[in-house]
Amino acid sequence: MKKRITLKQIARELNYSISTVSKALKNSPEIGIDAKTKIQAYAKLYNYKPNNVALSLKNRKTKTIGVIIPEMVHYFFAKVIIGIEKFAKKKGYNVIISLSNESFEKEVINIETLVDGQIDGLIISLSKETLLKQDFHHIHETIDLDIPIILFDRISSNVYCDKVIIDDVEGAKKATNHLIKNGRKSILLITTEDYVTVGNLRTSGYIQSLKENNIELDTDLIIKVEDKKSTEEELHNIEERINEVLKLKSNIDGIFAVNEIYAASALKVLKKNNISIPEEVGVIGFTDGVISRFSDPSLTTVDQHGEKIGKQACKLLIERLNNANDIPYQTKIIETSITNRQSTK
Amino acid sequence: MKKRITLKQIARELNYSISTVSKALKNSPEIGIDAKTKIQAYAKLYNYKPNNVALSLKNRKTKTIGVIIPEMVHYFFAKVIIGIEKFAKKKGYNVIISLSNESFEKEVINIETLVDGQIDGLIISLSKETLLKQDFHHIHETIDLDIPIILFDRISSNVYCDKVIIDDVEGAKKATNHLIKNGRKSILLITTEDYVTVGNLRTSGYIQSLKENNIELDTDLIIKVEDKKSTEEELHNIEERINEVLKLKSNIDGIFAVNEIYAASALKVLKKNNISIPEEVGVIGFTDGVISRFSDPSLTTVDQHGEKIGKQACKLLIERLNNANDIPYQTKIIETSITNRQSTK
DNA sequence: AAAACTAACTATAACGTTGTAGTTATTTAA
DNA sequence: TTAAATAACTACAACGTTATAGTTAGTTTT
Repeated sequence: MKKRITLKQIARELNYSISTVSKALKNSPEIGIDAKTKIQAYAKLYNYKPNNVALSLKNRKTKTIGVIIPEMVHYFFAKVIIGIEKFAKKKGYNVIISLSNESFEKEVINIETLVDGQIDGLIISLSKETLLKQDFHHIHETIDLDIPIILFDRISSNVYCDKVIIDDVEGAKKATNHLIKNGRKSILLITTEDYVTVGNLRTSGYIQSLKENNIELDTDLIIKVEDKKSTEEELHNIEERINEVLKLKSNIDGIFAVNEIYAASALKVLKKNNISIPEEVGVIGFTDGVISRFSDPSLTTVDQHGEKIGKQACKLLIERLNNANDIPYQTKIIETSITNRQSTK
Repeated sequence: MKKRITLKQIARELNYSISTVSKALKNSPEIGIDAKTKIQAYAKLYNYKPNNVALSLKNRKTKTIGVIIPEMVHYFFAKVIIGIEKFAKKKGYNVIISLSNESFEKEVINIETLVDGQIDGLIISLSKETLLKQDFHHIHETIDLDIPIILFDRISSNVYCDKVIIDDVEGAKKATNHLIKNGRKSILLITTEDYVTVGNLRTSGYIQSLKENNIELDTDLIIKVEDKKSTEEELHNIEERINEVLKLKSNIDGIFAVNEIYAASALKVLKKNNISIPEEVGVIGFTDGVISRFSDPSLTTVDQHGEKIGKQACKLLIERLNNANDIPYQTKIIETSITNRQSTK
């Protein structure tokens, strides 16, 4: 229908040069009051808006931030995105979101596509596969192209860039301490295999807490799950393993799970075995998502404050975009907190 | 560091004109084999990639699709986005996501920002506020600018454009029929106020099913919830109301909730009253999300197939982008299906 | 009244591409 | 051998914008 009007069209219509029109709309003192009035009125009438693509080309910046996350159906990531989005919009930036689907290859392709002139900077949470492979060439290449990257949550110490994380060790310690303060002594840990950074760190938090509370570490009380996509089958598997350990170690009185899916699985197994929660066994999860809120009993969790993480990541990125110069890389740590619900007392 | 290389730089370096370089890289027959070889090798060496912003400006299309959804922390929308993303990427399009946060104003601003040269077309699920206001000028204005819009899920018959929806009436009927086939006769409906289109339609599906099964409609068995943001307080409220009706109507043997949050609330209330599920009361929800899967008992639901919806919406949009001409507007209906779990038998 | 200044504009180049319309030099046809 | 055809390039304009460097005509200054 009525395509966007351009400076050129206004110029032709009002018999001014394109430069005059451009300047008039920018309220430049070079332009006379008559011309300004006429041009501004005309522009308003026809709802003139500068073409952002042209501006991007001219200014060599797109005012757009790219975000790559491993998956979307995940409360934590959703929250982070909300945080990024809010802050970005406030600063006049747009946000493009891409999913890596936990695949290294998709992560590489996504970065390539986005870097192709679409974005000024990137915020990324690495895929599990990338972490497993320890291959970060795509990240480094992007940084070499002068496109700043901020990593959050799933990071690697082998990448040099700004990062935003929670203190996973501290969070896990808080959780374990919480159970211990509840009077629990035999605490089952459900965690991931060690290559998943966060799982790894949370495991050490658990171990540290035990040590500080003079509870001897029993490695039979640690279940390490091969952290694949959570298919129904995979879930069933996890439940099986929890069930086994529960049978083997009848004195278990607390469970700390490093994410809410594992925690929910634990609840299920406990209930199937008619073990009362939180009376006989207290359960605490990590990540304050919908599952935790709607499970029965509702789950006490370590809240990662995803929105804050997103905001902080976005802030770091925009700061870096505004200072082409070399601030040293920073790692911001967002505090966790315990959200108390029914699964502990 | 090493900024992106351009045609101009290659041209200068190899002593050809920019046109020659451009054509050589496009393998044009106009260019001699020598030049082609040299130029292509050089381009490969320096990892030349055309600048997308320049291409966007030249071609007047961005190869980017905008998506506006009311909220992110919502399994259904997340699934839809996955569907959109997959299909878009396959067709060489990028996806920008914006959140309206259920606010009319944010929806308007988001559209304005995106339309500002960022995107070729839009996929939108309208915010509750927009639906309540019945103000669609922003949608119409965008369509007038020749930017195609596809609406999904939260649509309005007052907007003329392509749409992708599920058959909410049919879905609700399936759900209600499912309970009736289970032998339930007194079925509580937990739905939204009528201005929320989907709630409204699901309510009529429920009513139709009763009629077709010769069960008399009892309006006391319909709870209409003022569908705000689901805060803890709001949730508590819903539970209260369910509790009241449950006390008042002791013969209730089935519950159909129009989303999974209401269904989860129903489960909670039932359990608090020591009513066994599914023996005494069968429960079925709408939207097959994480809550349904992890609730206890797990919830039978009407699966909306979000990913399919996303894919279809994206397909419609790209079709429209490729045919500037006037195909008549279409409304695609995606079939729902029942996912059977423990809350019904 | 010539030089200097100023107000109010306009032309041009540039951002990185591509398609169309030239421009050469060389080969082929008549 | 001269015109026509071809191969292999280059120049230019355009997409929409803006910053820099002009260009006018009119006004001051001396």
